[in-house]
Amino acid sequence: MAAPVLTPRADDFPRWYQEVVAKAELAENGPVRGTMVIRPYGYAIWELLQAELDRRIKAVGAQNAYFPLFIPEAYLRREAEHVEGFSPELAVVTHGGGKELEEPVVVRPTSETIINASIARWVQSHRDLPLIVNQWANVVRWELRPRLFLRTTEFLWQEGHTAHATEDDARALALRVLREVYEDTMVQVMAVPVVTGRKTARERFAGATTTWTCEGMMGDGKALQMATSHELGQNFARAFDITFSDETGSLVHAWQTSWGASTRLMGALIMAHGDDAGLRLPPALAPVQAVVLVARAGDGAGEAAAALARDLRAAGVRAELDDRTDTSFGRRVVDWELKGVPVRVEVGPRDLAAGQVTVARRDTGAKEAVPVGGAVAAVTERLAQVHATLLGEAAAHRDRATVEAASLAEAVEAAQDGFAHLPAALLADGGEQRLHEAAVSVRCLRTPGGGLPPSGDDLDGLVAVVARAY
RNA sequence: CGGGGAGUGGCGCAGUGGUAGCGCACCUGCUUUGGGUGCAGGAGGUCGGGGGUUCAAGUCCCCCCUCCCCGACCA
Repeated sequence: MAAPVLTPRADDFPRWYQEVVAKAELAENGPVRGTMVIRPYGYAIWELLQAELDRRIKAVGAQNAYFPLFIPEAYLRREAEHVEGFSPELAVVTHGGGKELEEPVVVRPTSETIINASIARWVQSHRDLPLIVNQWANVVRWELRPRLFLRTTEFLWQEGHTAHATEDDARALALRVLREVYEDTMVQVMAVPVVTGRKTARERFAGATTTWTCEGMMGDGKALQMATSHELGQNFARAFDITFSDETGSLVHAWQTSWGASTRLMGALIMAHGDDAGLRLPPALAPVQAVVLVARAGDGAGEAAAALARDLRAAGVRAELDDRTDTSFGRRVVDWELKGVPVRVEVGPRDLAAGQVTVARRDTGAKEAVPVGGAVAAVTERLAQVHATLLGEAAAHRDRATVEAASLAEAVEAAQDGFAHLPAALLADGGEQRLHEAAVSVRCLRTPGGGLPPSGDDLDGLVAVVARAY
């Protein structure tokens, strides 16, 4: 056995993460601090994830649109909490065309303001509602401590923005997106179980009345906020004068939501499933679902492998042929393992002589000999199992690393390597601040049964999920 | 912004005043190929920038720049 390919996850998790990102050729740093080059393999994963999210976003009634990158600084200032929340991380353009601008423009950190300026024009009547738009875009939030995918100054995301006639309609949509877009994608596509709940006032989006979140547990027990869905009340409607005539003819402000998920999800994928050999991708997000490896040239191995790759593609599998027999077998195996390819088929003279091929699973590491004629079926069968295995492992890990805490001190202790459930009443009177000082935060609030609490700020009878977070 | 480090080949690093090196990666050839093969040869450097000391500076002194790590905010 040769030297380890990666720093073992248990030895130094952050270092392991960086090495996976580099060696699986997912991304690298850009020349400006905090910027990120997403490499072709990483981008291919993102495109698959994007397609899954986009389909679900449209299924809740959204239409895609595009709004400008540059926002007048004055727009940000219209909503007091919003500008206060985002000011520290704004990139501001002061010069254009060789001259100083009369009014500086902000590079969008999020698009509530500029989109709502349009929505104000588009919405006149209750018949125009609900209005549901989504955009895929890059946004910029100046980051002091960047980490590839998890926290970069520029990142890619989708942001949905809606206007409704009533508070109930807005709330229902915010929650529908949380469940049917985000949670469903995370569980069914990414194979990452999530904890859903309401953010505390402290963690709430700047300008929102209620923020809902999906929180995942990573391999080191830390939490990652994977998506948020906000009820905006009438805050932005008042700031941007979004009014409509209701059925009775009176002019009233619309109720709104916004919601987003970003390239940070790539980080979740890596940290939730990766192991000491590298990435482990769920089949739905694997650019290459099965690689057919010519183990060793000769005796028709190349031809048999090429034929199998063709058959797999015909069967709807994203399959690739690796016939680089001038590179050693071991190196190629290591490369595909780093990249997280779910199923590997090894074809060599020795296999063929026995009328078989070797099928290896990335998730369990299991290797089996199967007859040549049954290879396609064997691969599709295993692909169907990988997702459930990854999801099951992640859920088991989360459950093992989640404990019930009866005091702030117990919660801090438990949050060192997992999640703690804490009676939310203990957050009052500076309790949440004390958690914060111990580098621990409230990820979300839930009912004792794990359900979603009502909107608003009430803590009564709720359970706080507490953890260290990315 | 406060504290602590580091800038030497693509990446990671060594080099206490005297001919700029090592590992990985890269190129060529042979060898090997069923879990990161081995051997031989080769290409690649304004040692962050400027100034100073010295016969001689990657190394010592001064100034500047940049980056990284730890603390307060964040999808």
